[in-house]
Amino acid sequence: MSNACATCPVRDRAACAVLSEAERTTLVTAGHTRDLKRGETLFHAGDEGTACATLVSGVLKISSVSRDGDERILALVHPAGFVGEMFQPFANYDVVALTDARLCTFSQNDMENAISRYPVLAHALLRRSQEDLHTTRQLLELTGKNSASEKVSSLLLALAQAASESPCHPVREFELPMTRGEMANMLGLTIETVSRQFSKMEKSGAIRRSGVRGIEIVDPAPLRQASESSAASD
Amino acid sequence: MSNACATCPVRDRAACAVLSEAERTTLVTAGHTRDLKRGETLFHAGDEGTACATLVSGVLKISSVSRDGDERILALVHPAGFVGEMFQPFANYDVVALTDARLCTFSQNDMENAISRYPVLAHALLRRSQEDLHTTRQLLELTGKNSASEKVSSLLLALAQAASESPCHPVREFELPMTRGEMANMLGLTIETVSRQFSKMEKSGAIRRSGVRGIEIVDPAPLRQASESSAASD
DNA sequence: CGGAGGTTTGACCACACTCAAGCTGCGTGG
DNA sequence: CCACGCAGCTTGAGTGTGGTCAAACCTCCG
Repeated sequence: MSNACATCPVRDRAACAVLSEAERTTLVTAGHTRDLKRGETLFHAGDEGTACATLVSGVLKISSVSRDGDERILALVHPAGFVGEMFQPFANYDVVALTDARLCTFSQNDMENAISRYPVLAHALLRRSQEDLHTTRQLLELTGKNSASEKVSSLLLALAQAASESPCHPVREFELPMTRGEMANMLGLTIETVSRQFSKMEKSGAIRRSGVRGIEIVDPAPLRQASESSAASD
Repeated sequence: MSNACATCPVRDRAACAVLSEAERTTLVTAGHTRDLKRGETLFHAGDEGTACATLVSGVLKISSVSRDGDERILALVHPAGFVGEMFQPFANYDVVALTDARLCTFSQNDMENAISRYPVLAHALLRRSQEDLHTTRQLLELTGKNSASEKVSSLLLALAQAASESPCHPVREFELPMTRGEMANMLGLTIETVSRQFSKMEKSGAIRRSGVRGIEIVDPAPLRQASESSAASD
């Protein structure tokens, strides 16, 4: 609530970066900072008048559950990402923290007002929405017609990329933000298949595992090759 | 170029519907009406500075081709829909007419200008973009973890819906706008599997086929049931 | 009438799913 | 501090759905 913008790690990349200092301050007085622990839910599918938010740190998942109870992960959200269905009266999806996370939240109303007041903000959100659409399409492409090893390789590279601060090069060693089951749900596979792929990749020397979530990418080449054609989502 | 808006069949549903009569006329002088024959390409992946367009009539597909040459259909576009990656210097996807189609096209520049001049237009496009994101996610959900019969049933119902003018009830009898191969590419199946599903559905009495693209939905119940949980794209 | 693109159908096969058992790592409580 | 328990992970064996390959059939058009 106090002006956290000054030290905000995503101040240059988030949607609000297009606003002037004064405008941003005005906007922030309408919003709240919120902290989530791993596993905590931000929005629940079916909720009425959900808010929206910019992710400051951590990783979120956007998912839906079919009536037979299994979850489908539709997207990941990384810092500077924006979540919230601003024009929907009811939320369509669950949004849950995969890691401890911090966000900057706004009510639908406040956001609508801000959009009307600052056209440049609408512009920025439009741009971001198109990017989200693009990454969703990439995931659609990936899950459509590829083998299990292609899917897992792509996801692994995408996660390595996301774990890195620099936008270009993936980090060599990192912690997976998700369980095997979540990776499976995201890729349209089963837990067992994902697990087997990891074992295979370790046996072939492409990766090394430390603990169950620690990953070191020893040789990216076979992964890149396996992921041919398209990298996984954001 | 002359004011076609007066008789435009999507004048109330397209993005430009939020503009005043005068504003709309101004915008249209920047744009061009364009007619496409079935199979004709609007944008080609990799093209520089592609335009964008509102679809007036017909059906388009948005797709990408992996380097091994097979196409993946990522979305369908129906009348009043908007296509074009306004912020991308190069097009990411192919956009091709599935049926004869008519569009209202604008250059990236003209569109950028219009967005700046008419904030309400940016707002409308943002809304539409979020809807596109939603339908893409529905398709992602569908193709993720469902059986072939669920996929084909869902697509069939979605196409019946789209073929109808009324937003609520699907039409009983219609022409498929796409080939078996295109349906397969969209659902992540093969031509043969799609074909087998159609045969099965006809044998069970749920549908009747006339010619190869004519479909009559005799009994929607088993289709709805098979499509459990989520309907296919737009 | 002939050809081509698209569709249907069949036989076979493989990849990923299912079911089942055992293991690892971690947190809790005695 | 160790024992226990539980959630998540790994590994194996067997099965089934949808893919592959191949041939025949429509149907539309020149």
